[in-house]
Amino acid sequence: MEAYNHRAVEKKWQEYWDEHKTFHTENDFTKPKYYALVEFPYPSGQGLHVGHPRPYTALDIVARKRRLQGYNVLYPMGWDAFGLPTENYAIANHIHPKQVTENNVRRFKGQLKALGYSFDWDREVNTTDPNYYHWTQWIFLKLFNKGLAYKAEMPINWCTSCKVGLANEEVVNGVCERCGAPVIRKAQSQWMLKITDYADKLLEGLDDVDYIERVKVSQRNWIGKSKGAEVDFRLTGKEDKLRVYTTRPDTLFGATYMVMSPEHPYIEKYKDCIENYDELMAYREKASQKSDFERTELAKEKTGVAIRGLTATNPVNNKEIPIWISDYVLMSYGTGAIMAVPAHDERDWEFAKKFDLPIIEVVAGSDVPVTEKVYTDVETGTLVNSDFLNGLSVADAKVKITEFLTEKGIGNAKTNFKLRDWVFSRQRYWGEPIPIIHCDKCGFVPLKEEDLPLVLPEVESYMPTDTGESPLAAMTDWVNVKCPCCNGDAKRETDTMPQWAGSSWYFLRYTDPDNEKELASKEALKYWMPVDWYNGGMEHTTLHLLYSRFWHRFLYDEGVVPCPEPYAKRTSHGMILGSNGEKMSKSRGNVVNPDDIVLEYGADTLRTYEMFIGAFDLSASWSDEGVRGCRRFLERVWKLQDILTDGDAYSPDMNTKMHQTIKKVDNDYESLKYNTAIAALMSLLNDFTKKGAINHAEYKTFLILLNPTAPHITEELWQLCGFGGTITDQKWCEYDEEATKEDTVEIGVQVSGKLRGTIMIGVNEDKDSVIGKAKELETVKAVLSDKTIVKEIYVPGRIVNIVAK
RNA sequence: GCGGAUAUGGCGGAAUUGGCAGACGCGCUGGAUUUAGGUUCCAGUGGGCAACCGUGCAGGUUCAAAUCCUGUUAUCCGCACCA
Repeated sequence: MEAYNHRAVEKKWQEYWDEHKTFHTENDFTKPKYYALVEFPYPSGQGLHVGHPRPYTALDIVARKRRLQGYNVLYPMGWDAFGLPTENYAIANHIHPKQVTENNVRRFKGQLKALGYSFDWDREVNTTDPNYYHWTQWIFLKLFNKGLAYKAEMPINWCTSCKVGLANEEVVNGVCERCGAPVIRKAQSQWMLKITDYADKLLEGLDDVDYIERVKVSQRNWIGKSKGAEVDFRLTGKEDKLRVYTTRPDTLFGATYMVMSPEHPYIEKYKDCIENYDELMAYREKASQKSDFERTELAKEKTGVAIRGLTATNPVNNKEIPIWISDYVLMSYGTGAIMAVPAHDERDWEFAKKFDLPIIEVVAGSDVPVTEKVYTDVETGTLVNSDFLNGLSVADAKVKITEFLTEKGIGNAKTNFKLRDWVFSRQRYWGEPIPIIHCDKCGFVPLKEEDLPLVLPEVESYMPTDTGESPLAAMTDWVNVKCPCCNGDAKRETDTMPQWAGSSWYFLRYTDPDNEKELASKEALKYWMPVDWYNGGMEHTTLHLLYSRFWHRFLYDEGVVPCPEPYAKRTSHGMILGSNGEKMSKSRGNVVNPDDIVLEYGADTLRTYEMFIGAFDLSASWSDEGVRGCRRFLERVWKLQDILTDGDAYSPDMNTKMHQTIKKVDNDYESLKYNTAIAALMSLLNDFTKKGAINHAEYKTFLILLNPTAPHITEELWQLCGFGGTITDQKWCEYDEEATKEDTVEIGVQVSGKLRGTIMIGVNEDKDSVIGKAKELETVKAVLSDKTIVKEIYVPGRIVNIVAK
């Protein structure tokens, strides 16, 4: 027997699979389909990270298993290649981003091939390919034509270092997610997508999909649906009403003041009657200059200014109350103004305490006076000081007051969402051009479908500008065009789309990647969609995952795709940390390069190790010793050849264990428990080694079970042993439920809950016989000698417990 | 502050969901092979001399708890003035 040479074996089979197109997926719509998907990577300059193989291997296992089970499997890969790092690298090294992308993709692809993934490389997609972003632009036009894409002048998160507007999701603790520089607010005209129109649909859609619970919870929280009411307060002596949103309309009688956001338009409108207008302006100025970070920092200490000369009247009791401004009220949520009920809202209470405003109890139930401690409980309280609501529970009061408001025309029930519209433009070069033309006469004019794709022009300088304009703006030849409507002078939109655009629909393109007439054919979409299993990072839960659900749901409403939800099942993997338990980074010096591991130990070892490292959804620390352990396992699998004997059926002494292992591995591969699947195979291997023999039938089964995890070595062994054909042509192993059951089992014997020994019993042995055996144990006799038996418990096949006093 | 998760030997982690805690791997100890180191193979390995004690900590339910309940601590990850 030759030694296990992973380099030769892996090279041989990778070439074989390539040549024979083993994993090519046909659009054969007669077979049952399975669509397994992993998030396509951003091809960064650093190359593949050891974190990448974890999810890729997990779903490669699923894909390979499904093929053995007879499914037509789609397991594709591509490149999410637009984005800032590439552009920055291009600027720094004077190479065109397109070239940078090509280089990086080549490297990534080589690395992925070296890991032996069963991707169908004929379906590779690249978001920067005009044939691809043709359809990204096409979807944008659809959104635009439905009024879901609009341009708005609004304060955006502006990264002072990247010089680019960021989505809320890209701002982390007030600094840029990418570069860590402070983020300030800056007014800029931006393309926005109305994801808020889909808030309810995105929320409801979660009920029908199989996502891991924490993903659902995060998305629900992010969408942030809340139910309440809008109420109009009269501005004393004015025509206008000041409208507020509240989730506690039941506490309306307890409103003792109001607070408007510093940006509220009424401040301008009633400038003339406001006595301290300058003071308000000064406060607003100060608030707007705060970065998000400072705003968060200072969150604990409430600030604000009372408006002099403008008051409001509570519509239910006609009490006149003051109006304040404070930055704890956000213009972007609700109506930009609130009624403050300090007795029953924590923030209002704090504010009232600080500025010495009255606190009136309207919900009784606290054992401490509301002037001492805020009372926010909604379960047990009873309404007081509230006229016709007195005596009601909070829930009943909410209903009654809402009816009252509606009847009197001073308010209505209202649902709000935390979800904000999606800032969709970037002042950058390396992104999809937005296919819109600005015409002074006609406004925003969309390109015609037949003029797509709008190709990103070659540009000399892609340096970002301080003015906030895209580098494309300097390309006058490209920018100046004739209006498609009136043929007058017009200009192209020079902002580009964010990186999230291309990844919001890429899974559709895989079903029909070369289609030039549609984003994918109806037939292909109908057959392949939805994705059966999608695995990706938790960090994308409120970004990519939500955005792509939004686009998909929109395309469903437009009749483009056949199902409302794109992903039937979503799982998430944990991070791979450095051996010191910290996140891998150059500065920490704990980075492991997958190329080195593949070279030294082989792809099969790396794959096996990453699956064995621990629970799939938890983060795990790298361990070189652990890698060696997995390599040893594969070496021992290799050596089983030495003890191979004839035999087309499992040998009697191994039969039960074989069926048990098939069942275990089968179930574990399905439920993200790759670590215990491998442990089961290791345990089986130990049995064969101990026994000193494995027959053909047993080895075949062993190799098929291991194949999805370690595809190269199992192919090679299959061939070396002359089992016929290749292992990828075989059928997945079946197990017989009956055969997994033991005839005799060893069970524990407890006396009063303490383990005293074990006995061998037949699975069908009756209670008396089992208890009898248990009592014969010397250790049991010894403990029972001076006690009387109170109770005898036998759980069939599990345990005996003799309770004695 | 709110939400979510996690806590088990020297280490990574198992435990059929209430039924012999520590599967499997790493590491370690001893032995065999080897000129030696490495590799490989065999045996052992939660703590304690023992009775016993052991799943972050304190209670509780149960014949029986890592698992269920109550309280509590620590760590990690989201979100963060959303009215």
